[in-house]
Amino acid sequence: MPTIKTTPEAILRSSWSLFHERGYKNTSLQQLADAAGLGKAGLLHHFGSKAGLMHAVIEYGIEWYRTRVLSIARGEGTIAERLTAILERQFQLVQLNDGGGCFFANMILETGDGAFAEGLVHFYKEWNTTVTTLLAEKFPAEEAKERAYRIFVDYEGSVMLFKLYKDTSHLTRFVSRTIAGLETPLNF
Amino acid sequence: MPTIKTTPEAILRSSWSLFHERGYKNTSLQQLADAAGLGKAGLLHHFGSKAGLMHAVIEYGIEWYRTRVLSIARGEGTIAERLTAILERQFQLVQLNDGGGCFFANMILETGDGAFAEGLVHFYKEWNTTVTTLLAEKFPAEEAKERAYRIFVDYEGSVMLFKLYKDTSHLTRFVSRTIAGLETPLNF
Amino acid sequence: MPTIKTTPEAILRSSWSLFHERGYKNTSLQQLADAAGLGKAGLLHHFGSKAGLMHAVIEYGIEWYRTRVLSIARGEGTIAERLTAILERQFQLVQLNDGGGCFFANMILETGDGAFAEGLVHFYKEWNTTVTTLLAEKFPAEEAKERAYRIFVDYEGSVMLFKLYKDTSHLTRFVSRTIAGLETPLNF
Amino acid sequence: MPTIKTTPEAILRSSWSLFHERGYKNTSLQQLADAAGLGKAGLLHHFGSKAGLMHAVIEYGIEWYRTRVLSIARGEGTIAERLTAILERQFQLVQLNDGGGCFFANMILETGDGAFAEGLVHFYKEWNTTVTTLLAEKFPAEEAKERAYRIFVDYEGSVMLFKLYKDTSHLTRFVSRTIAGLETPLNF
DNA sequence: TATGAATGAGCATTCATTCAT
DNA sequence: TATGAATGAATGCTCATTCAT
Repeated sequence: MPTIKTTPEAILRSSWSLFHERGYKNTSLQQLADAAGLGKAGLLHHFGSKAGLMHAVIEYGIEWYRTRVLSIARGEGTIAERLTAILERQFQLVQLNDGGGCFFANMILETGDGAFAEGLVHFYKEWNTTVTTLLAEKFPAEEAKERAYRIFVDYEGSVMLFKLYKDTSHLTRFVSRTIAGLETPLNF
Repeated sequence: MPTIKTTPEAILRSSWSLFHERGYKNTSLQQLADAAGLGKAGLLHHFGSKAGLMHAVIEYGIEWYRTRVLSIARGEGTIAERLTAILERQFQLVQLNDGGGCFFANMILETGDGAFAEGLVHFYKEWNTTVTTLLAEKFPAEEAKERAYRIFVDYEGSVMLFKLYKDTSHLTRFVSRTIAGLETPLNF
Repeated sequence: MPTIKTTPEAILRSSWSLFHERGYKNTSLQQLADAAGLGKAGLLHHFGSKAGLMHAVIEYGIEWYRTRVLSIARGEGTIAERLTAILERQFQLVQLNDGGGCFFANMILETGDGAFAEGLVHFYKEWNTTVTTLLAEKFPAEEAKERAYRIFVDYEGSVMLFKLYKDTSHLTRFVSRTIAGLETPLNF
Repeated sequence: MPTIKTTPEAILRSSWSLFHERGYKNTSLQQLADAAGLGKAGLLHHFGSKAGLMHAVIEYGIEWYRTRVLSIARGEGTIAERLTAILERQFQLVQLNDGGGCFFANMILETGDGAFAEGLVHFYKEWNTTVTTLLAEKFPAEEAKERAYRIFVDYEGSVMLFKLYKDTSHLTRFVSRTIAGLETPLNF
């Protein structure tokens, strides 16, 4: 077994951070390599190409969300408590990296050519399924699905304004109206 | 009177289109110049730098919105009619340039360093003021402001999903629930 | 009219020399640019790519042969005199650039993928046509064609041995037997 | 006794093939290693360096020629029969590897710096000695030597044209005139 | 107003090679 | 004997920008 100086996970973590903060195109392999603590060639040895690294980072990010954020949905507490916990956990990510906003939303809007579309869709589907399941404890299936959809849309729009103004009130207002909305009938 | 080959406005129009479709960083001066029908040096002669061109494009975009989209608010018809007209006019832009989404949202999320934040804030403020004024015909001032805010957030989130899936149903569903929402009490 | 520091012809001349001496793959843009007296980006500004430069160099080499070597065929003197003059003029090129051999033969054998095959075929055809025409002054058309073909084959084989041994006797022996061969019947 | 996955000879065979097809500079250690079925480091473990591998390949190629091609000279049949057999055996090699031509000629013309000159000279000397000996059965020593020399030169020139045009008629015409030439007096 | 030449920094990627295991 | 990790230099090429004309 050869010497491993830098674990792949550490590379993914630092790369995620950089992509989040600076965007895909605007982050160079040099910066990625410096942050990971090895040379450019070493990075490519592990991931083949910058795009390959990005794919791995997206998968890593999805896994991170799954185990650290979305898992809350299957925990204890009322629906409102669990939903609040999920959203606030997400806000920690959103505020990281110089207020970088939502990593996945950034990537969706930047990489319009669709090179990473599959991975990004995967993220959305997992998020949506989890929250829909959570809301289905209280609402009929169809309504739960629509509510989860609207929360997601509201969330991404709010994060965009947070990123523009660097003002967290856009995030807290979002949580307030989301939780309050649970007690309001939905017209659809 | 010498021949005018390329008017500044034509340059701004083609540049807007390119920035919209490909993003700021991912669009090169070469591409911008080709699209505008003059040399790179000619472009820079007019706008000083790529960033200078971008600033001008943002101003041009705001002006475009003002005269072509937001002006509808001060036209004739019911509130619902005028709001629908505004949103559908925006969708034309959103679907342009290979389904490029919202130019302003793209720029907000891509150019995280804030170099163009001022112009982008300017766009949001103008949009928000106009729609707030429109809704104030029917709702109290504070409620009108909150409703305009929520529509904007919902709009940007929906556009993001449209861009991810290249599916216009995300846009039509947004209009439906926005118009329907005008008849529903707002809890805030 | 902008300032021209380096004429395209000067670039082609220095590049030809380098490709001749070191081969296509083994010559870097850096070396080419240094030899031409401008930066890598300046080189590419003129020729688009390394392959584009190579194409231009091949055309330049063909033109050089046409005006400086093959033109002798339409000059004065006996057939033997003109043929000798042509071959000896070629030897000057062959011995240039550290005994680099025949530029065209080198490129044919190195760039086997056929990227430059068209230009190289062009060279051979022009050479062949010229020498065939020269020999047709003395021999029937078909025989002239066959003799030109054999001279070319013999020439390239001889140059290869010259390059291997760095010994010009391979070239002088080739001229001797070629000229002597003009007085010998051809069996074919 | 441990399992032998890759014999050195198998490595040399696959490497020969690659160098033949793609040239020395244009073949990477990665490709060599992939073709040989082991890692880059494994290859270097056996041969020290890429150049070391090349030296071994040249020796292997010479040995191959000796036992598989030139040995025919000491077999049975008329001189013309044996010479034809040798040349046609060579053509099989020439047409291998995507019509790669003569491996040794390619290397002579590509590696102009002379790093492998010794090995390549070795090949030529062995070929020349063998064919000279064969022809000495019919011609005086000096004439046999000259005839062998001319056949070699003619051969390499013909292979070059074959490689340029991917047309085997250049090879068959060469054999025809070589065999016919055995019955024609030589002027030298 | 607009050009084409030129630049220097930076890009992602490939290279042969080293080394601990 | 053979591996995978890692490296540093070099590759062809693109970038925004400058400048004389």
